[in-house]
Amino acid sequence: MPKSDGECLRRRILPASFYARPAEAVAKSLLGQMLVKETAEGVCAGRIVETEAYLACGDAGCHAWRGMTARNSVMWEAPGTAYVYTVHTHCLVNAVTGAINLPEAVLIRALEPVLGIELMRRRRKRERLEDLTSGPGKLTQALGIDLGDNRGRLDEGPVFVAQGDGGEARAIATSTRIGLSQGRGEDLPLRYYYADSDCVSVKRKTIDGG
DNA sequence: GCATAGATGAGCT
DNA sequence: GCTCATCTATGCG
Repeated sequence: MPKSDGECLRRRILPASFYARPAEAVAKSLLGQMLVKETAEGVCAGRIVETEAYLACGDAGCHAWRGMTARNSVMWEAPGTAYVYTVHTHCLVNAVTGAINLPEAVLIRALEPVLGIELMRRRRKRERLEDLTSGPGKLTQALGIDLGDNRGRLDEGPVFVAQGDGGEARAIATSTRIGLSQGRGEDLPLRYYYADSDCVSVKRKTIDGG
């Protein structure tokens, strides 16, 4: 891929105002946009095809539910801030949404690889496109996103979100969120994804759409 | 192809 | 110690 592709993406970075809306709205709007990471090894990017919203109010699955800790304090910062943390030895990347002092965020769960695919293959040690970024832990490994990206600005980089191709309108399906235990808001319909994508992490559990 | 168990380590109580 | 916003290999068909 010519390096001009990376520059093209940078010119289409979404502004901080994109994130200054309710988490559900941002979660749906992020579908089809491009998640990008620039490293010394090269630029990797993928089209976002799966997200989950975590709400400031009434959501026991949200990390902010039990109050501020050293790990989750970034959720109270400005919309457009990256919240990266580890679970089960994997890094997960979120976009802080809403407003300052309103702890809500959108988890980016899956991408369709677009740019830097060979680099992603090396990092993942997998060949098939569907195995590179079809899960929240997989996509951070493929793009090289780690704890060093926590508190970064998604409207500046090196991790950023750029406007997608916007081509065909794809149907958005909704489901309950993945991996939450009982009593943690596991019944809330806050997961959004493109049902026609081969790179979505989990295809069962669909509530509507299709 | 799908369901299940085990690995694995940081954060929190 | 226990809890995870997970991934992979495996066992079965």
